[in-house]
Amino acid sequence: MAEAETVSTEIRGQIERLKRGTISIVPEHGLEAKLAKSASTGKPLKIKLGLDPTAPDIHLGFAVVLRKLRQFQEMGHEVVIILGDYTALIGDPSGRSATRPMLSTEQIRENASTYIDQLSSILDRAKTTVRYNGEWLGKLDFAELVRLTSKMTVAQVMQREDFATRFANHQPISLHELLYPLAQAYDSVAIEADVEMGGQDQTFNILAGRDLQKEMGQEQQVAMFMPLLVGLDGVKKMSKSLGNYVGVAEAPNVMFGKIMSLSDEMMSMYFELCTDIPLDEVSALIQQSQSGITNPKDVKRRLAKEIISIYHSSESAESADSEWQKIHSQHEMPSEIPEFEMPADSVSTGRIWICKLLTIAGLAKGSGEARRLVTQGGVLFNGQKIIDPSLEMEVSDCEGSIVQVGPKRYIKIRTTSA
RNA sequence: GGGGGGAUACCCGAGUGGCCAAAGGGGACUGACUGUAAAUCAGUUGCGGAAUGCUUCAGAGGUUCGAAUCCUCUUCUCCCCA
Repeated sequence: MAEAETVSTEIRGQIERLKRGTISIVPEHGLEAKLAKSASTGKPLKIKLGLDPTAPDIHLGFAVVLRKLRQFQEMGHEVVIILGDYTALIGDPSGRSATRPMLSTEQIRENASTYIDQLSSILDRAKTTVRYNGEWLGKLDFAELVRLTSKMTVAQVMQREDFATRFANHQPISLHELLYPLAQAYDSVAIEADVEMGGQDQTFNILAGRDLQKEMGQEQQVAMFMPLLVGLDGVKKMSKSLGNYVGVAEAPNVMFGKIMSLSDEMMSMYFELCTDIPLDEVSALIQQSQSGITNPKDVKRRLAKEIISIYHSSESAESADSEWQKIHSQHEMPSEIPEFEMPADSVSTGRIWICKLLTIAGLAKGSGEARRLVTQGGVLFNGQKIIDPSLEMEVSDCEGSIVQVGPKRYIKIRTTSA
């Protein structure tokens, strides 16, 4: 009896930890049952995560789910990553307002290997199995596919908000897109998943997995939903294609700058989902910043440092912080500025037009844009504002000069070619 | 199979022969303000060493002094009927 109680206390602790940052677990007590089963049989749970091998840049939003998986691994469970090489042929329509382009097989293979590399930075590779769903989906023949499709109705699929919206707006939906949830559900059947993890946008697909497992006489998986991290713009979900993301592989200074640009209201969410700081400490920090006891900026610095420590080290977090202080509080130049080498033809001419310089240095798309930047007062040469868009400079005066465009883009000019 | 719509710049969307490089909104960029945050306000947002210059309105042809706008064909797509 005493033993059973300690187990359940342990499980309660695990549940508590796992629940942090989750939106919902379906069914609500399902996870408890699964954990208890695993504890009594000694068999690790299979935690499934399906991935579309599209853009292999892992960012903080995606890391929310991965970090949760990591917790399961720390509790001894097995993570099964399903790389959707077959479903990528479809392209997940979740949350999309348009059909996704299909990927070629070569692209998928290439993305997949990059993916596996990047995943290893968060997951425990020893407790991670990677499977391609082509393994089983590729073996389905037409008759089996038809039988599978008979398990789901059109009305069920059309419940999904994205499909419903597209349909209502008279936007095209291709038949193959309707197959996506079914294919993902079949993945759960194929690997006999115990838990499937996903973002909120995966609700339908993951629940479809439960339905299909039941249809096929399997024990149903527990669905665990994580919130979609809102991106830097504060409105849309973090995603690579929207450009509002912080990549986990990005340099500490870049990460720091991006996190500092978050609006204050987002801090709490980021603390909860992207760090391991205990929640009561988080609420204390947030309260202090709101009541004016602490400058919200300093709380945000703490957030940035915590996140950088996870993906780099606490030392690089500190140095990113001091670099930030140096540039933004003390208004000094960044310590590292990308260098731009003046092309040989300009060196020999001896003069260069400012707009041309900005264009070839990649600071403007064309001389039209460069002209605009100068006119609007966005261009500084060695800290001096340039106002004349027709200015020509002596190349010989440029060596080591610093050109700044807007608040954060700098280059240092080199005129000595090797 | 029959009938009727639609395709416009990064996105949404107005424009039905010249006043159209194309309204408006979103986004992005620059400036002001600030904690170089967010919010707000102002400006910019096809290319262009700038010009009565060049290239755009799904694609290809055509009518016209002149086409995003009219005609023909093609591609994609939505709706209704069967």
